[in-house]
Amino acid sequence: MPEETRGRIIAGAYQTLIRQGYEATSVKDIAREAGVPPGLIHYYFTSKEDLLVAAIRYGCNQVIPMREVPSSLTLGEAFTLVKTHLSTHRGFYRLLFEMIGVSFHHEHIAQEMRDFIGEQRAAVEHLVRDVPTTRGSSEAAASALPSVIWGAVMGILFQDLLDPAFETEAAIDALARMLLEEPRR
Amino acid sequence: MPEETRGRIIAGAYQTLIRQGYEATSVKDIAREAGVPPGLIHYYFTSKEDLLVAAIRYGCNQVIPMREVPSSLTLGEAFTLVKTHLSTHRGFYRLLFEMIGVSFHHEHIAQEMRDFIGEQRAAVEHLVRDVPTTRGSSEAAASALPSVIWGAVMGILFQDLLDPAFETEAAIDALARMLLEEPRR
Amino acid sequence: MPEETRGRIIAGAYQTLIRQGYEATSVKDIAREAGVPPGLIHYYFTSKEDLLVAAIRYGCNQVIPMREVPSSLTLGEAFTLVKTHLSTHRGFYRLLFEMIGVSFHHEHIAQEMRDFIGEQRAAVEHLVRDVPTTRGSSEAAASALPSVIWGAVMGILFQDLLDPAFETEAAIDALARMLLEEPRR
Amino acid sequence: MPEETRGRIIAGAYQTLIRQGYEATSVKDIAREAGVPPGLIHYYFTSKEDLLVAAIRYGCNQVIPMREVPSSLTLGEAFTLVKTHLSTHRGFYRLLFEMIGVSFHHEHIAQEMRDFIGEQRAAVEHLVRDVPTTRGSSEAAASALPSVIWGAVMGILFQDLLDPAFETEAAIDALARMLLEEPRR
DNA sequence: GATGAATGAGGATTCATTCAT
DNA sequence: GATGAATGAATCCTCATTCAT
Repeated sequence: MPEETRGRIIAGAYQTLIRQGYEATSVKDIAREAGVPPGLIHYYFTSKEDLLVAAIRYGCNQVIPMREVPSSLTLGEAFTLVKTHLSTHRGFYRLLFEMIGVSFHHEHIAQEMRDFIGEQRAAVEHLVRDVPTTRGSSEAAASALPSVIWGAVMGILFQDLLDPAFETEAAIDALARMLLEEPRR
Repeated sequence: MPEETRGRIIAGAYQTLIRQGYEATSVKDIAREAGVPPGLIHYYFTSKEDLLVAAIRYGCNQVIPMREVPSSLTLGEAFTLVKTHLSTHRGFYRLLFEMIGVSFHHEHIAQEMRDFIGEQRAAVEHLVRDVPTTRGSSEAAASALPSVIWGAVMGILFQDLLDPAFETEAAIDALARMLLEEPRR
Repeated sequence: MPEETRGRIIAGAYQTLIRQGYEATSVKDIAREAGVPPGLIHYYFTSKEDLLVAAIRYGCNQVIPMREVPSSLTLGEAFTLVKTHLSTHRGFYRLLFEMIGVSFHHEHIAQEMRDFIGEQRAAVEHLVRDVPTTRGSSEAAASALPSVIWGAVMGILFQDLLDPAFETEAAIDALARMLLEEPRR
Repeated sequence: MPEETRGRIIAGAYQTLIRQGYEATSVKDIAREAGVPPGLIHYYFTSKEDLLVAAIRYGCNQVIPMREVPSSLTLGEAFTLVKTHLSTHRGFYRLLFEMIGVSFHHEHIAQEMRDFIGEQRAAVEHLVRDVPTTRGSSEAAASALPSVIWGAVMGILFQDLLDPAFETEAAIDALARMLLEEPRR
């Protein structure tokens, strides 16, 4: 039961963050959302930051990005999957972007973000493992590709979140095409 | 002199944001940095947000740079330029990322960001105007390319800012190569 | 104990209002008077106005008095009672006058005032129920009488509060006589 | 011209008070309304209170209460006049009530109020000079009557201002009737 | 006289955190 | 473990007043 309470608090924190954003989320808001008295928060967590770290991890784990992605996928199928994924987890990614700024000043949160990004990159690596690695290039380049792809997706997502008129689909398709074009010979 | 004071305040706000980050920047901090009494801030700006918008614009205008990019540049030269640009304006882009999250909850700041991104994309468009647009693709795809490229650069930069060990150069090179590879025939 | 603290704050607010007046009463002053830390005020009350409303109600309830007025009283005795009442609760009525102006701009306070006036009028109605209702007049006139009497008392009190030289007793006696004069036949 | 500027400031202060109420009126608001730079206010007036006193006097003089009332008026006609007067100058009286509370803590304003009330009482005295002074009573009582009447009117007006549903006409009529009823024999 | 920038004290309110029960 | 009251520092903002030009 104690562990269950802890979980309720974390989930409450995550929900509140999603709903109100980082800036507007107070410890009391979280307590209300979780249905626990405010004092209890600091019984389970030494500080607000401490709780936030847990909440972010919780959110990341729910997104289990593409970990469970089927093994054999064409690049085209993969990108379709990405599009679905992004629109399914819009709230999460919105929060993720908020936490970027925060992470610059909160090392523990930064660490959580790095872990998440690492996982995401690994998933991407898995998805693009068959893309001719790429164009006879070095090892370094090979390891760089997932970073570029994941980064590009984030960059596109960011424009999407900021500007409702942004042509997200078209951008992702363009990105896909950049990879699909196989260099000949 | 009044206009000069106003400028000092804006510059002070920008410096404080760069140094301490959004969350930790108070109106009093800005006043101290600008060397003016705290009350004067609200003489020139109706609210903290109002000032912050001005500060961001100020920062963006200092960076405009790509605007004045030489007209004839190979893609390779262009990406070299990008690398220099990013490392020169690291502080600015760090702040830019912080403001992404903030902009989700402050429409005026969001608008400023959109404008800046628009300019950046235009600059990218200019730089890549000679890239075979791309591979016999549609108009939409053509207009999507700058978004993808700019987004990718941001995505790479973000990883760079979050993780000191990130191989930024390699990532940008990989991105460049994705574009340079000309599809044959 | 929590309820007792809340009570201490309300009483403190009332005392401070009585002593310093509306304009000069700050939340911090109230906290000091109540012997609680300033932050606690907003734990119990959502806003200063909220607290002030409670304080006014508290003051009004202390004055209710006429409610418990003996049932059989000549008009003369009744007015003697009024005089005592007014001089006993001088501070309260002084504050009441201050709050008139405030109530024009604070609906919640206005509501409190209306309730109080309603009670006062009812008490007056009770006291004058035997005055020949009056001079064979309509129903409307009957219901108007308490308003006039209460209003007159307030008007007299106001002059008393503003001008130490004002002949309050004489004025109240004059008012009483206006009512006592029985129309003959 | 200097004197004219002074006048503009006073009129501006009065208008602002009427429009926004005492609490919400700042020196800057007044300056804007008067169309003068904020600094000028303290050139003509040593303090805000000083200006407010002048503004109130200005307002009172505009109401020149019943000074210029025709000499021969029945009581009934007089009260009709009162009703018109009150509804014509509603804004002024509203402000007057606001200033009651203020005057408790600002002697200069209190003085202004006393003067105004004195004039009003004199006017009332003039109007009721023919009412059998009243019922064979003493000198003191005679001088008290105007205070009672004026007070009653104020008390009625106050209820009117506070409660839109208040039956003002009926109340004033009731007051009039109390005076009209002549004691017989 | 006139101008508007400058000053800084003081306002209400929020909030992470602590503590006694 | 659980509770919610208590704490007080910090926040943005307002404002009467002053001052240099």
